[in-house]
Amino acid sequence: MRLATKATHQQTRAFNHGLVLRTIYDLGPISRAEIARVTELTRTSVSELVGEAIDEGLVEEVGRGPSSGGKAPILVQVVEDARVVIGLDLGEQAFAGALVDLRGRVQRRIEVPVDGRDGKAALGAVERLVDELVDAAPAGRLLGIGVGTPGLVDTETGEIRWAVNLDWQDLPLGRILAERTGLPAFVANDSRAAAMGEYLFDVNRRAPNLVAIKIGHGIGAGIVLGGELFAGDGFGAGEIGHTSVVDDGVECRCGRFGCLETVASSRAVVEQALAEAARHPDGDLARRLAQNGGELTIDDVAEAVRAGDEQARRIAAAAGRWLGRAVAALIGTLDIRHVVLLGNVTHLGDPWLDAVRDEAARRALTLLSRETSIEIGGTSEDTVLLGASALLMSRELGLVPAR
Amino acid sequence: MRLATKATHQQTRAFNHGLVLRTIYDLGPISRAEIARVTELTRTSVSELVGEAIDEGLVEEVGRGPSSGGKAPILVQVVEDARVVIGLDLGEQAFAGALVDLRGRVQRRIEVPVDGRDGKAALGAVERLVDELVDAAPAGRLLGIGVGTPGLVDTETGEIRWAVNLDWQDLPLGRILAERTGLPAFVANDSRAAAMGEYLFDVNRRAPNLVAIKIGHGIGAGIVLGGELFAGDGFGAGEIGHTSVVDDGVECRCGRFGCLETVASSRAVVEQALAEAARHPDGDLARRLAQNGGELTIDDVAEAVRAGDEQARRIAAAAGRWLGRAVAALIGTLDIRHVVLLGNVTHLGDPWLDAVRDEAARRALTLLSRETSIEIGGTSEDTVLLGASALLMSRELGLVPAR
DNA sequence: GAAACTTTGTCCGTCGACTTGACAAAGGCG
DNA sequence: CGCCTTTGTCAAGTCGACGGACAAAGTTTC
Repeated sequence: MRLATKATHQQTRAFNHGLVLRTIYDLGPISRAEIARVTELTRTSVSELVGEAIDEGLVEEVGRGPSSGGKAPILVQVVEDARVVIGLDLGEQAFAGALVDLRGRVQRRIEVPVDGRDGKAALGAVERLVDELVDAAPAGRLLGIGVGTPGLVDTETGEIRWAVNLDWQDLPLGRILAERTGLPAFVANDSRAAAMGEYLFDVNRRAPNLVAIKIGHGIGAGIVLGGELFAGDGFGAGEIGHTSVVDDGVECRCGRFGCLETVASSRAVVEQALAEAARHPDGDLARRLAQNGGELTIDDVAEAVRAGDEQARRIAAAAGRWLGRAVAALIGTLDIRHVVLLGNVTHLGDPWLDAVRDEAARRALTLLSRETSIEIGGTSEDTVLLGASALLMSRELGLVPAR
Repeated sequence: MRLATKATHQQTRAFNHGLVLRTIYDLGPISRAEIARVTELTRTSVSELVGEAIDEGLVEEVGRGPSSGGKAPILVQVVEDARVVIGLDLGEQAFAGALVDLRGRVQRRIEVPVDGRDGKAALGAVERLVDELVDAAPAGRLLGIGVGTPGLVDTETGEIRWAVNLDWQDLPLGRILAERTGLPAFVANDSRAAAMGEYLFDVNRRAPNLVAIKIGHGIGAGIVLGGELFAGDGFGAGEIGHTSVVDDGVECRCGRFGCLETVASSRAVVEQALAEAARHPDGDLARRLAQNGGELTIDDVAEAVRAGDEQARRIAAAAGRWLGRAVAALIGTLDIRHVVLLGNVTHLGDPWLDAVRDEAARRALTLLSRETSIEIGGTSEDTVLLGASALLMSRELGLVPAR
């Protein structure tokens, strides 16, 4: 429980409420007595808190468990569709929105292409998306709206400071959506939202600290510390895409030279592949280029890698090594043992992942990198959308970080 | 307030106690009514908490302040010598220990050279140092022992995992000192301790997040997030000295190649200076080398820089630029607006600092680095020792992070 | 200079929330 | 079948923040 100022009884209560909820969420079906043991609260307090959660409809009793020499426990469980959340992913190519239940399962999904819309037009598309999902949601069970968007976002006010592609600047999206729907809204940077999704919905990976790096068009990391998203002083924590890594690098869209994005993003990989195709007109990449009518996507390159094309493999490995450098810096700085990789560049598969791991291990202090796991995370298209939902759920239900 | 498990009334109380104490510490002399306004606690609660602090001898009434149209307020203030802390700095060349009061003022200081001692002998020296300081401390006012040491430290158990120079491995120093003296003891890595010292004792710089980088023999950063030291999953957060930055670098004492330490530490600077002296036997550096009987220290180089020697200046700037790279990575990763530089390499002065700033600005996303301040911090020899004291005080008195 | 108004600090009663202890219900075990 | 355990609940106790009232000690106004 992080407090701005004073501590009160209400906060204590809210914290314990969240703690019990989280315990049921993680360990359920579970008995009240067991919750008391795990949380170290008394059985009395747990009973009261569980009762409250049942009244709210969040939890239900589901029969009795086996006895262990005494009265058989009454098991309680989270009602998975007790609430739904609207999760939005304002991607660079398309806006996706969905109704998500408490387990992070997508109930209904809508996607609209961006088609170059920006400014007011883009905002209008978001509003229509939200309206449609609000209408589709079961009455009275809608908990709120979580939004993941590229760019710099003030998560406290829900204001988008700066989103290049959509040409949004100082747009109070959180307030706009909250006023339109009467629901709480939470806006976060897409990489950070995805990180929180990995943290909340992946039951196996419940370490208190986690870094999720999303490598797609851009590169950004979400840093979860002690179960909470770390924002930094200016909501820019994790913006690693624009630290320069190449000494005499090419110009980046940010205006500077040699940024990580210029060598490790999907755009960079595709450009490398195009150059390679031009150099070897009879190669696999050139063949795919011709097939696709002069266009190549990251997934074309990924397929070439899987098909065993040596050039594609080299390109993937090179991109992976650049990323590995950044991962090494992260590990060295924060000593976080769990690194999750997200975004479409992960489709490049093992040659790429191995390069990331190898380079990270070689560049970070052995003692640290030895115990660090670097894995590819949720590969679904919904990572950001789910993460945004996770953030809203975590905030509205007061789900408390485990351990 | 970060909680492992449940929240209780006692924690609420402890938190508010610390909050009041911290408010008096920062804003004192201050009236109870003013504390109530700042903390948003009621006057009643504040009165009780202040009364408690007075009973503990931590706070005293110091006359009345000016009236603002009503009864003149009774001002209270922290009794600066109400408690003393033993702060230890187990440096690579010498062990320093001191009694430190609540304002971070050194009351009595002892220093013993290490003289190559390690293992048990070094531990013995530490114990003698502590014994002497315990005897010198005013009876009943000793709050505990804070230790800053190089190496990897488990701050939770007070166990030193690995300290190369002293040849300590898995040494439970915290427990040893606690049992020997009956006092609470807290052990932390030296850079991290120094960071906490900068945070706690520098009244002007009270942002919630701060990074302090200590550049001496080794290079390490302490990361303060939300007023608390961030340790990472394996107590290695901030170990940036051994991330490799040079592609075809020289071998580092850690066994790998091109680490930051090989180009930006005091050792690296001195080596560069020696090479320069050999190259230009009639230069300023060579002259100083001869004067000192074949030895050069970082301070000799610093003096050469101040004297305007162009070669020394170039060496300083080069070292600064390498560090600037690391700072850029830090800012990009964490978006922390306050960076403090500590350690004897800071003696190189403006040419070095300018290089750090310039390189950091050029390599980090403009939007972030623009508002970041990079300053040289407490230049006294006691930074680590004071920081270790700060950590213990912060923990034992429950001093709560401001804002 | 007295009355009216402010501000401060404390006292007392209230209330919210966790804890303790007791107890009935419900099961296993000898 | 009786004894022991475990579970869940109830009533009483306690801790600690809150709110209102009030005296003390100022300032401002007339």
